[in-house]
Amino acid sequence: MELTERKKKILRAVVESYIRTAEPVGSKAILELADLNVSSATIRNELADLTEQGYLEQPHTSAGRIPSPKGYRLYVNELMEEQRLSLEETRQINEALHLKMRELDKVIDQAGRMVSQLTNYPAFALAGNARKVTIRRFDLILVDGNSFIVVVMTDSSVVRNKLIRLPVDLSEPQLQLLTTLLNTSFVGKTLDELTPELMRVAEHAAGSSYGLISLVVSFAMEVLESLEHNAVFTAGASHLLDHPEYQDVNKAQRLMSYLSEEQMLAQSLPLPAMGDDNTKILIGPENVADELKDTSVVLASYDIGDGMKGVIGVVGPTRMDYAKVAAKLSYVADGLSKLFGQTELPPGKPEKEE
Amino acid sequence: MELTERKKKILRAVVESYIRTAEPVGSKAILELADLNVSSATIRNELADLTEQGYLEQPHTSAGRIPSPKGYRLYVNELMEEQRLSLEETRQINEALHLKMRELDKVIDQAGRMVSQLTNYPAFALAGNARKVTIRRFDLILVDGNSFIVVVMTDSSVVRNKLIRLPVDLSEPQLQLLTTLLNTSFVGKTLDELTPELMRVAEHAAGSSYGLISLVVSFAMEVLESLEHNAVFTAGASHLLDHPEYQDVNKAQRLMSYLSEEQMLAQSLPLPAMGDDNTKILIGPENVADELKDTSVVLASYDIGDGMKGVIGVVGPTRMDYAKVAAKLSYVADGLSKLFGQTELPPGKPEKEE
DNA sequence: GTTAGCACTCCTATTCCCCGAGTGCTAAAC
DNA sequence: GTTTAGCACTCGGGGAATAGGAGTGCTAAC
Repeated sequence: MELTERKKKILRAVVESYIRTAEPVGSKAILELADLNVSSATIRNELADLTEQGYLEQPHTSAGRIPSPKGYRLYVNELMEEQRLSLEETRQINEALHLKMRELDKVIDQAGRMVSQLTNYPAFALAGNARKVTIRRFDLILVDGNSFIVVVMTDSSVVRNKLIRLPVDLSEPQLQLLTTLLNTSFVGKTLDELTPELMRVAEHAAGSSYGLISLVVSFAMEVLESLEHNAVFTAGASHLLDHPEYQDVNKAQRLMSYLSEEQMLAQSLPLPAMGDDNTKILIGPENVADELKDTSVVLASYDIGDGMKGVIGVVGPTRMDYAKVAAKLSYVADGLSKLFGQTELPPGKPEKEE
Repeated sequence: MELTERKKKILRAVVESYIRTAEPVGSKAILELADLNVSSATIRNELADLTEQGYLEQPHTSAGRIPSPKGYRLYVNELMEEQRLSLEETRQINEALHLKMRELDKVIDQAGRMVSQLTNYPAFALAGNARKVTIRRFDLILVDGNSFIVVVMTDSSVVRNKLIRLPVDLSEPQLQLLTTLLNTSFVGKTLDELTPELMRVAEHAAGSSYGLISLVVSFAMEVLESLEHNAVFTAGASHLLDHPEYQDVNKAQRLMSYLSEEQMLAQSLPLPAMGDDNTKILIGPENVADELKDTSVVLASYDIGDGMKGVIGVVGPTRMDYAKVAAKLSYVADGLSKLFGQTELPPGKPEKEE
């Protein structure tokens, strides 16, 4: 059953006032906020209706109304106006996205911090693989007599390296051989397939070279593992305490320690469901995790490329400025997608000068 | 002026009781804790003396005593007993140190988290370079027509890589040439020396290859920069709220947001002064940073090797269980030093089986 | 120097009470 | 039928008042 125009206007006034002040909103306050040409008594009747229908709640009999999750939901779906960012804000975000270090983890971490600072809520950022990743190639670089560098590249174009030092000497031809062997046997394999393949190889391989192989392969496994294990970062947890709903230390404590269990957090987010739109708002009980039941989460997804997706989000009380937060997140997420999409600058012109 | 044995015993009883209970300690309580064969009246006299001398404080006239920073200092220096870790605790730490991923950053981050969990205080961990780092070598690996991997190794044995994609095609010989050029011109240079050298090279180099060179060199610069810029991690900020001294949300807020500014934090720590012993305790006003003036910090340093040192530490109220915390930190720091010191397992024996 | 005794201080917790915001209802007005 | 004015009522918040109790510091005796 659709709400009347007037009821919507009232609901909207309640939500927006409550978002600003964190105080229950009374009929008189609405009188001033929404320009309906009716008296407070009429508004009281309407409020009673809205409460009846579950859009509003009353902390106690003689207080004003506050929005229920259902009320917020309606607000978010229909009443909320798209928020435009100020020039200053976009400038700030763009500048921050212009990071020096382009390492995936660092960028994502930074983006989370930025969002937290921008919104005054705790934020988190994560990147994950939509599919099983395999090894694309191995390279070994001899450094000196007893150390070499392993470079492993996955089919998702992630490159990782490790310096390996050994108590024995190595020669270039040895490494060449090893490289060939690794590239013929282990390329294209997923994490699960590496161990069995290592077994198989062990049978033919000479004793000493097996040791080397297993060192390298176990590094490759670490890499794949770390990729399956999504990277999660949280930032700005202390912002929780900015908001009056977390003046209660215990409440704050519970949520904060939940946030710090980053792996938990990541799992409770409905990442696959991001689908259609690139931002998603979860209000209070809509969250899966118990710890978030009276908390809202705003998410925006971005593309990393090569089958990887990421999500960046913000956690806060249900009384959250959804419009502003969603706008900021979405802008940042877009920025990230672009950042990851671009190739290196073309080999530039030499700057002649004298 | 030395304190009498009895005064020390009393001071110790006050500190230890206050550490446990967070409640001011009265003369009667001391009667039961320290086995001095005197009455509470005598203890009261002694307490008055100790207060006079600045070792104890009185929140208000009719309350018990609490230790002053000076009191804690004496306790830490002379009265505190070395704490031995339980077997269970060492087991737990050892297990946690046995991490899969040996990447420097990850290990340090994990160590911080572990310490925080172990002590119930917020923890931080950082790693830094004692000296200027230079580039040791470059390697370029061709991946396909228009992308290659740069591998940069520093003289501190840090290896970093990056995948570079170009909108133009590349050939193996081209890369070979480039590698030689990079290795002759840029090896052994510090961060500051790279830009001038790049200028110099620009003059001889052909136009298109200059673009490539500058891409690679600017990555090298990123690497050196990230190494000068010490890595800092904090963990477990929410543990602050466990302790009654941070029931006041504002106080907690202030400290937490300070902790989250990791770079600030790192700078305010007197890292060079770690010198002699490998653990250091800073009590309240002994801290340089204003934000830490009524907070204590316990630090332990560890060796990363190749001129790098690290510090791991814990932040908490002055009422901190210094003995326990110091013992744990020191154990973890030792563990880290060992971890970084070791070379790879020797090329193992093949496991024959069928 | 030590101890018992005791008056005194001052914090903490509890209770009580008042105030005011805001409601819901009724009856009149539109 | 809807809107409005009027009014009694409810209930939480906050401040003042009060009681309780822990702990001190002093004095005088041992």
